[in-house]
Amino acid sequence: MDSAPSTLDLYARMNAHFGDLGWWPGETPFEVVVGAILTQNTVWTNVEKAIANLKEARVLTPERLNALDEAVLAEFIRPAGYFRVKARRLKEFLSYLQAHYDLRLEQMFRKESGQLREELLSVHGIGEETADSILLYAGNRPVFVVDAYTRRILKRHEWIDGSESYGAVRDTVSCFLPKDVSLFKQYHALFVQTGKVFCRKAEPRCEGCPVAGLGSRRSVRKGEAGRA
DNA sequence: GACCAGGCACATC
DNA sequence: GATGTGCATGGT
Repeated sequence: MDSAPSTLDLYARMNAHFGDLGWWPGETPFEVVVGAILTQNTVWTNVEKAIANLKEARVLTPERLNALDEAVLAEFIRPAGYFRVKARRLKEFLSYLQAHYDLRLEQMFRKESGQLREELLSVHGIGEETADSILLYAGNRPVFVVDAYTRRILKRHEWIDGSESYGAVRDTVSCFLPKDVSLFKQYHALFVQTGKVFCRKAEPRCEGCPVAGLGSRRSVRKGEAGRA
């Protein structure tokens, strides 16, 4: 009998501790997409300032952002850091959205998940995490988002060794989970919240961490790996 | 003042 | 394929 903890046990621990986190903050799917790009390697509070600037200027729509000069856009999003890089990335996404879907996000989300993921990954500035964040939180697709906190927590508690690819980590967590959009949203949010509170890089205080004491999953990973 | 944050692309080996 | 680097603001 296998007594190793499952990814549902892991979810249950964190969920019991934090409750429903209600991710992702964003009033529209487009705002979620913009937030997904702006939050790259950046704390959310800084992203909020940038999004507030865009809202105040009334340019947070695909049409208006697409029409906006890149240098002007960069100034609006300055608080989010890497503002020149991110202005370029937003413009790259908008060029793609215009070329393929006439700037209509709802058209984009009619695409099948796998195909859409490949398309998003072909956009300069959109990597795996950003693509999956867009699919999950803006497109309501049941894909699991792996981020730095996910990796750090799983590594610290020896569920992974840290060298795994993005896809391998994603499958380790999600291959036995029901394909439930709300579950995937909450699971990712729980990883981030747990990471912020208990698994900071410089301050590894795991005391009270809902994941601590659950045990390692590494011994059974090989058995799971074949499936995904 | 150092370190870190809800990445990604690119250069180099 | 693995590793290092640039991009930049704002909180701790």
